[in-house]
Amino acid sequence: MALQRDEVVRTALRVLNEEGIDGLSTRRLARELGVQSPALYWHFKNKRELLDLMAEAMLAEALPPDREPAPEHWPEWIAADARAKRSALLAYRDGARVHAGTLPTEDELPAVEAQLSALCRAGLRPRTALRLLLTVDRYIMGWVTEEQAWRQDAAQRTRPPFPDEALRDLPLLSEAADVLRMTDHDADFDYGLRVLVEGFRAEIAREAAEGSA
Amino acid sequence: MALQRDEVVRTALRVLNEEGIDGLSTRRLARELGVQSPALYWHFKNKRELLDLMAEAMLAEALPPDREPAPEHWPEWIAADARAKRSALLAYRDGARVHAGTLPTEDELPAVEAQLSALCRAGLRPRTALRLLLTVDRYIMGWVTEEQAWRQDAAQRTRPPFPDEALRDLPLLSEAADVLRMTDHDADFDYGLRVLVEGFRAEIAREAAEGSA
DNA sequence: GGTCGGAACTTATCGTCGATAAGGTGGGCC
DNA sequence: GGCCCACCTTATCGACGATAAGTTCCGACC
Repeated sequence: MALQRDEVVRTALRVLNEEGIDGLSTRRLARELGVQSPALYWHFKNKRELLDLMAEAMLAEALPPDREPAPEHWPEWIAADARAKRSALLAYRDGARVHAGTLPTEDELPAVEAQLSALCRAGLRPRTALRLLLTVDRYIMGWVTEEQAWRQDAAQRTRPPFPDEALRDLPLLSEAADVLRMTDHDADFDYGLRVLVEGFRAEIAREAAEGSA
Repeated sequence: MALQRDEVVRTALRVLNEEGIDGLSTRRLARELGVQSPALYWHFKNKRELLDLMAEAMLAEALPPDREPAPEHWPEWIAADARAKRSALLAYRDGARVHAGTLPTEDELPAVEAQLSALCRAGLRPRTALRLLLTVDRYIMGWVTEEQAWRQDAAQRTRPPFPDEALRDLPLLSEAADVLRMTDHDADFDYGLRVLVEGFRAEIAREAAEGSA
């Protein structure tokens, strides 16, 4: 009844949610699996490899690799994929930090090519299409990283952040206080995402106009 | 001839550049200062506080707090500030990771209010203006985090990433190979940044049209 | 001029971490 | 019956952040 890599990864994700990334040690994980910690090094080269597999598993849940994006609706599925990726990262504590350490691998490339294909059929140039994907991705990572840091902090905070007294003499910040205090992450994320996609839509129109001029 | 907080922070930033964030230990830093490591805890509550001050110092170099942004040219200075912040983070190894852990403090608020003021005089609503600032900020953080991870990896990489063989049967990725391989970080960052700002410009026009309708 | 206090450090030590070395164990297979 | 190998154990390493308790030294004050 030996351990399976798969089981270790699943347990690691559970421990991640319970303890956070700083509490996820090899000893803690081993204890959870009823095993001594060096046993894990039979299954994984090192902790980095375990984290990589965890990141992969996290995203696989939300973004099945065999989607077939429709070219004509690219703004919609770009946004939908972005929301799905954010959700996937949010589903685990410190999900963004786990994912941030990973490097792109070559076996992700076919999925990217499929997305590029759809975008190009919609009229984008390959370079523009890839930049769009990368830009959105970085926005997501930056956003969720900040969001989870904020939540982690909120959990151990006694007083609310940026109380009204701190906003005295700052009328504009007062008016945007809910954005500042990030009371509605979903809406704020969506807003930036929408603006980003709209920006690309405009850029593409400009590009097409230039190309035909 | 006692240590000054300031000197410790400066030395810490130097060590950061030499060793990276994982090599920046209290012992290493203490050795560099000619002191025993517990001495540092006289000057800082813990390592987090040191990192916070390092992050602050990093950004202070590039973004003096007393700028007076011109309302009519908001797209320009938004972009200029973004580039300056990216440069500041890039100026130190793992700069983004150092900054990522920090939380916004109340004494940064007046500078934000000043930016909001300029943006609102340009016609934005306070909420939109703040969302613009936050969105750009997250894009920067996501971008530079990835960029520095990539560079760190590149330093210990023997073969080039995504060689031509890996791109066989992936014609679109081949055409965008330089973007994929991130050979020109500056241009790619600027592109996404410009699109983001253009998106906001469009959003604001839409908002204004709605408001007057 | 003596002494008193506190700033700024030291030494010693704690518990935890990722990781390696070397040895054990048990089941399948010739 | 014996061997091999997957899988695990025990023992141990060096490094980490952090704390406790003791030391030094300078400047203020009577």
